[in-house]
Amino acid sequence: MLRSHTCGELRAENVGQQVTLCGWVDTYRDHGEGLLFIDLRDRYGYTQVVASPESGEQAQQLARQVRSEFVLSVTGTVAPRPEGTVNPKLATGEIEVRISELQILNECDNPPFQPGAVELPGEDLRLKYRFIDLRREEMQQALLLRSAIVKGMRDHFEEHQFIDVETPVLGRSTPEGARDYLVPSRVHPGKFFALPQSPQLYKQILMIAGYDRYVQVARCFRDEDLRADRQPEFTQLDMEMAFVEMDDVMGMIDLLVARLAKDLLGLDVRLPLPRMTYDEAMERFGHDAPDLRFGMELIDLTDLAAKTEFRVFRGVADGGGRVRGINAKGARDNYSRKGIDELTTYVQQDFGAKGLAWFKVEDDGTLASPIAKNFEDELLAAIRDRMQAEPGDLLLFIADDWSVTCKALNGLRNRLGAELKLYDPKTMNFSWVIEFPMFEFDEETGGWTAMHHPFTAPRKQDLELLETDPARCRAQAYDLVINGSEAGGGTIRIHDPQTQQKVFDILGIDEATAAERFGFLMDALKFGAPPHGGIALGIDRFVMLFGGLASLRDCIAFPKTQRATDLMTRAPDEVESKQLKELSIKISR
RNA sequence: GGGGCCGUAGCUCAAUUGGUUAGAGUACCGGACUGUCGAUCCGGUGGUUGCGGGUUCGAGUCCCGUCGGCCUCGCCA
Repeated sequence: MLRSHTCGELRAENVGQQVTLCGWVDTYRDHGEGLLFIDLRDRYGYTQVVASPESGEQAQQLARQVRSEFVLSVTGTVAPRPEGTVNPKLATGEIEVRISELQILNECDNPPFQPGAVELPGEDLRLKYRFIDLRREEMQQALLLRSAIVKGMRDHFEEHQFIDVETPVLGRSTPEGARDYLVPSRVHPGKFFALPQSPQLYKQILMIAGYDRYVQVARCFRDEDLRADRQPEFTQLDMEMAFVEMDDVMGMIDLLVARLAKDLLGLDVRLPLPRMTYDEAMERFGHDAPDLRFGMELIDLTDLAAKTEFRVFRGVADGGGRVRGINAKGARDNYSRKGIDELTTYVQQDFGAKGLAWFKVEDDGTLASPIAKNFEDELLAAIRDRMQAEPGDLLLFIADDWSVTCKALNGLRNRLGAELKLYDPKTMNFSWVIEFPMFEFDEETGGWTAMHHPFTAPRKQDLELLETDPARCRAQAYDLVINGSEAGGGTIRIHDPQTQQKVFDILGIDEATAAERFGFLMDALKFGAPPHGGIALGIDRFVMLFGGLASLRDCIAFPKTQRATDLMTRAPDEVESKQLKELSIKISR
């Protein structure tokens, strides 16, 4: 070892010891011929090392050459800091190391930015020079948290007799779901592997093979556009259990969530985690992953709207749409006319709403708005009543088809929740959303698509609905929601070929197509498939939510930009024509 | 594919209504300094205002295009 201690380790009780530290120069303060201070940094902390005339001519000479981010080895004696110079900001602030020998292990070009800088540089620079960015304390904390979360997950599942099994990265492309990342096969010209969107089918096969508790930290790939919380390459804690029902899987995750919350955040989480049906979530919050850290629930006014002469409301109500709103308590004076205009533009541009109707509740209780004159007094009173409006409130309404009212009001609710600081950003809220619909109607094709995936089991009491009314058929599916983010999702799977075929029928996948694409699964289901189900948790999102981070990029050591490139390695890039030739690939553009 | 924000010194930012020599802090280079810890003080280097075109007597500023970063809708079972 080139060092005896780390830079975060030394305390008053080490005074007098001779030590050797290695690390990077965080800052240095040169007092000329006399004193020179260096804050030496490694991932454990900072230690002030001091060069003085007692350090000897050679060490002093070298110390004077030191610059930001040089890599040093410092040998010296641990000394108490003189009276009045203790630095309470440092864990090691009571001591310093008096240099007797100093080695410059490596120099550093003038860095594009400094890890300790007060102002964070642009994200493009951080990504290009990720090796410097990762030296920053915040990044180290995030990666440490990530490591702790993964360890907690692994420990939990190991304690419950789960077996870690690796599944292939090179697999078969399936046209359902997200766009696949494809890998050309050299051996089979014109044929392609696909990188897994998740190990879904493999883990079902493992259940059928009798490995009744499987777990894996699995890398997944989806070639879709990025968001702050979506990377093309991400990591799931993937698990599957045999001989279980929904409650068993959710119970297993409940325990894990409580464990992680306790160990990493010191939070006591009450179990079981609260559950809400999909229908309730959509009705009360307009979203299947509602942020339950604050109220401001959606309130339906469609029945009242049907009675008004106001054409916008009346037309929507008569046309089968919905009029719903939210009451931003006490927010009347937070939004000027211009502020409301911005909200209007927001719901129009982002969610396709036709407009935003609003009322300000005046001090005398009257509802003030440009559209107020279109409403009869009794109706205004009814609205006020329904919205539980009080002086100072701001009422916002969307009149549109059901889907738009959901999206727009969910958007408004989340935006106002943040802008009005309706919750403490440190609070954590865990819950389940259950009973998702089995199918969604696809306007484009005029057929049904699987809401989760085609292997999801319907609720037992809904089996008949498969044939009579697929729209009302609910799935044995469950999403884990943390602070309004989908942090994981799972289902009980279909384990008999008959039900599986019925679902394929509804999805318009005929027997031949099913055999072609998932023949191996259809076969496996015929060879003794146990009832089984599981879940996948988004590890990156867990880190983001537990760490209170704004972007998934801050939870991943080497993330992609919004345009799915790596600024450090400059991937993706063109390849040599020889490589393409071997793969029988021609680029057409 | 659509909407929005941004791009000026190595970095973070400023620059009046379009106006003459594009500034500051920091980093870097040189010097001073024996208790600093965002050290301080003195001096200095550093600019294709992302790139290309246009309007104008004159463009960092206005217009068009393009590249890049971010947010977002669509998309992501």
